[in-house]
Amino acid sequence: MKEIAKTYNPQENEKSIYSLWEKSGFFNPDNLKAKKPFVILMPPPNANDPLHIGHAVFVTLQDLMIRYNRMNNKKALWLPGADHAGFETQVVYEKKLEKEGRSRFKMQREDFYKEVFKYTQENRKTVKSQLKKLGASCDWSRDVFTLDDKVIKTTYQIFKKMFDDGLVYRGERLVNYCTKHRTAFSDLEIEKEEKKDPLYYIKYGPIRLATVRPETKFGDTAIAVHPRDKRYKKYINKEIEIETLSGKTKIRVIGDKFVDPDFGTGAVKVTPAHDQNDFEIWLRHKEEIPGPIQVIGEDGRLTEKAGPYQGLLVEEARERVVVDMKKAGLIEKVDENYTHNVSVCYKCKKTIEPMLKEQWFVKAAPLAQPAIEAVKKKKIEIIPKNYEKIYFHWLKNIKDWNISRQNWWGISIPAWQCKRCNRWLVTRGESPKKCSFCNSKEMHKDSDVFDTWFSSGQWTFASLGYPDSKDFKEFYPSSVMETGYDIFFFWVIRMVMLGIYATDKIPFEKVYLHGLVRAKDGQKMSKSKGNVIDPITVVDNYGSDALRMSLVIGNMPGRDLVISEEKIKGYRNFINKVWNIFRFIEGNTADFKDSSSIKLSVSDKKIIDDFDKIAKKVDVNIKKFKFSHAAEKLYHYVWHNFADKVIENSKDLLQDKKTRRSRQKTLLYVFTGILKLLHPFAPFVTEKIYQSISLTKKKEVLMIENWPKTR
RNA sequence: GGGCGCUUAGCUCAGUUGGUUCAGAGCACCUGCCUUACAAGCAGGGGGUCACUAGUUCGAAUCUAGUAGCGCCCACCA
Repeated sequence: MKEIAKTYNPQENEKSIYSLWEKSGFFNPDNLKAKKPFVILMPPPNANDPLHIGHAVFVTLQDLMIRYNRMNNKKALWLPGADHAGFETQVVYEKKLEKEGRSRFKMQREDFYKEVFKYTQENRKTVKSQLKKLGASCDWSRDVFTLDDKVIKTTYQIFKKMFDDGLVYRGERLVNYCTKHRTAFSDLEIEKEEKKDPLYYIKYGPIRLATVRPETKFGDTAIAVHPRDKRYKKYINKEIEIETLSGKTKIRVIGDKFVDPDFGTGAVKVTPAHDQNDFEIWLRHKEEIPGPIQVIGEDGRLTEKAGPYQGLLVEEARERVVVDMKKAGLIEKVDENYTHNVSVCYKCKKTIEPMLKEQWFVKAAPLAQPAIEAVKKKKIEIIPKNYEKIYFHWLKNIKDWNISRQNWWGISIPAWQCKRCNRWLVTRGESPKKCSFCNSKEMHKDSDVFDTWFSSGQWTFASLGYPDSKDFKEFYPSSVMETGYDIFFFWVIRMVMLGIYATDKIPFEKVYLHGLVRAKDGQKMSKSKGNVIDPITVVDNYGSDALRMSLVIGNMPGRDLVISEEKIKGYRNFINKVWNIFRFIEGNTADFKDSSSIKLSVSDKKIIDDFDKIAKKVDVNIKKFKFSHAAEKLYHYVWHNFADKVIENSKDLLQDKKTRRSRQKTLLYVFTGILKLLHPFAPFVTEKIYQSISLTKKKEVLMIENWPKTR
């Protein structure tokens, strides 16, 4: 008999096992005998950074579902991908440029694009090798990048369809604009931050009003009060004379129910170009008051409309304006303790400037309705269930979605504006020869790119080669969409909306949401806190199986997961335990030849019965998406029942001729069953044992063995 | 301002339809063991008013209402 190492060494084995799997060809569903598909589309990791522990969570959960279904005779496809991650990657790359003393603004757009493209391709390689280290049994022959031709083609096709259907429109709106990143955002990409800012009570002629943004006064087009406010009733719909820093002027007072008479003085200045509410007030009073006056530019500095303050940054301008107004006696009092919520850029935390811009918008409500129906009619099940409420709430209150981004890295928007008649043409990517309205040949291409989530929202079908490919026909819709709850709105809901719109089919049957991985103390992991656990380091130190076990046990859907080195060590020990069970069994069954003549003893029948019960429990729990339970049950059974009890009392029974053969048969039956049950959770060690163990009947790899029959 | 979730052993968490496998698991801890599968181990052990209050019930960790603390998401009040 070959010498078997006393402790299992993952470092020595994992790489060769992975290549054994790859060579077997069974990652590719076309090589499986099964007919019924089981499909998971991997949430494509960003191709701008190595994987973090959160990625290891999805690998663990998705791989376990894939392996389980593959062993249950399903045509299992796990489609891997990588995300160009538009704005995210651009930010990462610009930081890199900054370190090198370079800047995007000193580059040609094409050159920048090429560099970033190269950068993402290099990162893809890293990510791919990391996914392999984690044991991901995905079909690399189908690897998709979110900038692959087929994805872009689909995106254009759907954008055009939406445009033709009136679900995409060009509109001038106040958008969330970050003056650092020089781009607009959707409502989801901004965060709220509580800030303490002075609230200034300023004099506008006979009226006092409160504002935190006196610097926008140059954009004021009216004063608004509540229509029934007795204090101001006499001024409504009249112009009042006010004194400003540049002399006397007149401004109109309007009544609008938006104004809360109990806040401040009950009067607000209306600055439609720089405040969402004010913009909406203007829309309601278009006939009576002037339109938006832009006093803040895209560079975050005041425009010529601000007269002497032109060129100042917003914060500087505010200070100066306040000083000057105080001098002129226009500020009556200041409330220094005023706190309010301010929108900030989710990336740089700079205050978001509402900015008037013409952008492409998706009309969301018509897309939301079928998405709501899909869950209501239980065509999609969301796990955990309470996310269904959140889902409905979000979709019922959905607002139109700005999909234009002023970035360079991304899918450019296939839209052209006629220079003569100003109308917009949308194509499937090709440049139009002439304006279809006025025949002019002078066209101007939109320089913006899509919000990455617009194309990502089409991932369910775009990644499979919509609409004609064999894969799309065979593998759409997918079975389970497994991803983190943090991108539930960004991604999952949009996939439902766009999936139904494009294909008339619901893009997936189940949604499984996992939580964030947190450090031992419950803290969010972050580089600055120095408490990150790098999954690859863990694999190098303890093995992939140990990492996977610790990411599945205690991991409840929708709930954050706490992980620590001690926990990982604990499961490393378990993996070693399994290895040593193998050593024991191999050492005691080498002479065994199976035969139907072996009669099982009563106690052996009981052991097999116990095992079958556990197999059933594990199976049921996996089917119910209770992966943690399944793994825990198995862990407990393997260690504290099979190892501690069965193997212990086998030591005597194997000595006795009368009981030896029955026990040998039992041990082998149960242990091969354990290997199968454990394989989706700890694929490496189980495969290694399967390859090493002396069994008469074996398949090529454990990965395609039949799952134990459950009764 | 709305919505959601959590509170069970030192730590991380399970506890499906309320009932003697419901008071549990893993880790940590204590005691004794190098018994040739494994010291990354074995045998045994301590430890919890199930946040609080009231209610429903023959019976509540589990259902209802409320209180407190923590966390998350959404939101246009200057």
